[in-house]
Amino acid sequence: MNSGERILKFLRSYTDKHRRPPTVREIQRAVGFKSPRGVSYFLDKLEKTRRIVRRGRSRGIFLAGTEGLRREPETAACFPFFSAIPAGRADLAETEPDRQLAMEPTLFGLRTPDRAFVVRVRGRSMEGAGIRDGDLAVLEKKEPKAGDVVAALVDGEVTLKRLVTERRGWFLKSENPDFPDLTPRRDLEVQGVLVGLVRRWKD
Amino acid sequence: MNSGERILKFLRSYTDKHRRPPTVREIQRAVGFKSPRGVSYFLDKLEKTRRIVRRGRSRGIFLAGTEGLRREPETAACFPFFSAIPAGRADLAETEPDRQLAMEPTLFGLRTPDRAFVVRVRGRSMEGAGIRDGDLAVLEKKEPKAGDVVAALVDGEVTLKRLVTERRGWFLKSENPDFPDLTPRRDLEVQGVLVGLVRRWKD
DNA sequence: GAATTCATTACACATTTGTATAACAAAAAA
DNA sequence: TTTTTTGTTATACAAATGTGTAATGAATTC
Repeated sequence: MNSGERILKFLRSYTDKHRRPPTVREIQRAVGFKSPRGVSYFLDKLEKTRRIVRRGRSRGIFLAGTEGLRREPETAACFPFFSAIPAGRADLAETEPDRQLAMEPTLFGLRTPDRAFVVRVRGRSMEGAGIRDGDLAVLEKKEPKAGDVVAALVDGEVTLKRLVTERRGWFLKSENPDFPDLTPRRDLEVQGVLVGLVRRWKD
Repeated sequence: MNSGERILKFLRSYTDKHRRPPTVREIQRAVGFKSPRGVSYFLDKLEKTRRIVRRGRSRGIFLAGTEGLRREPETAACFPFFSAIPAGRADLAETEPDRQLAMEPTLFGLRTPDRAFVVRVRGRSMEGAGIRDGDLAVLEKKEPKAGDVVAALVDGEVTLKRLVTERRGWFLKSENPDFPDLTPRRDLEVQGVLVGLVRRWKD
């Protein structure tokens, strides 16, 4: 293995382990050069061949493109995923999720996934809002506002609808003319407010 | 928000974005100190209260404990994210991504994110297919089939369109009557095939 | 009100860090 | 063989970097 390859390999392992790039002299020691210039020499070549990217002064050596920083960031977190919202169970926190999904909370404007959960959308009643059958809906447990899309438990059934305010109170609006709106007879229990959507594409 | 909190917040966002900790002076500029000493002053406090860990000399400031080293589920992986596909650059692997996004490849039917990348959708030309302005499109570099939604480089411009076959060859179809279809004059370079969509919900 | 702590700044300085120059041997090309 | 390229080292140095000292005003405590 030549020096360039060894440098790349060390770059990979060091960055992975320490969560920041090494310095030229750390590379020097690891690869066995007696002068930092040897490292710079190869870094120049690796940069020309686009194997690495350099920015900033200190610790600015990154693996290029998709190979680079393919490391796990600290930002990912687990979201509980329910294939179906269990009807009649008001508190999802007490329900065992079917699995966990790892995603960055920031993707949906969340700092933590603490109050969030994911369910699969069933049916086409929200197609007008860009929500399709089979989508994964990311919901946050919080106080809903008028206009929010919410997962609600209405008279024993769970649905994803837009929460609309009216003279007489709330009702749940479909965003598809083929589906009726819902006016809760008695209770309206909001399970969560829609904050994101994940869709696997398959035509 | 006090200075200590602001420093932690910047630490979080900078490390997240640049994949390495910032320097004291970078923190200084971001938080608005006029001297680097102000930062050091708070770093000392944050270290004493175990909010951060310091090691090495340059760029050695890490968020401490569970926050910094929050473990990933084994299933998460990093996708390179490009805020815009650089036109004229056929190989995205050679381009430095703007940041990395952590998600499970399996969400999109992928085993690894090796050939995948993420870009933000611009414009409404694919609204008919349920793809909205601002969505994150997950694309995989692979041979496109007829009917696939692809990110393509047509005559120097990058667009997301449906690839359709015709007697005379390929063309790119918009899924919005307000937008024209594209018939590539010369070259048609497919950057990737749509495999998923991530949307942050904000009405 | 006085004393003390806290938050901040200006300045300084030893190290660290990246890279340049020059030199040299080995390998490859001519 | 001579020339050129490649890989490496010793030395040097400017810029970056972390932190120390002293000073200052504001807030807090006594």
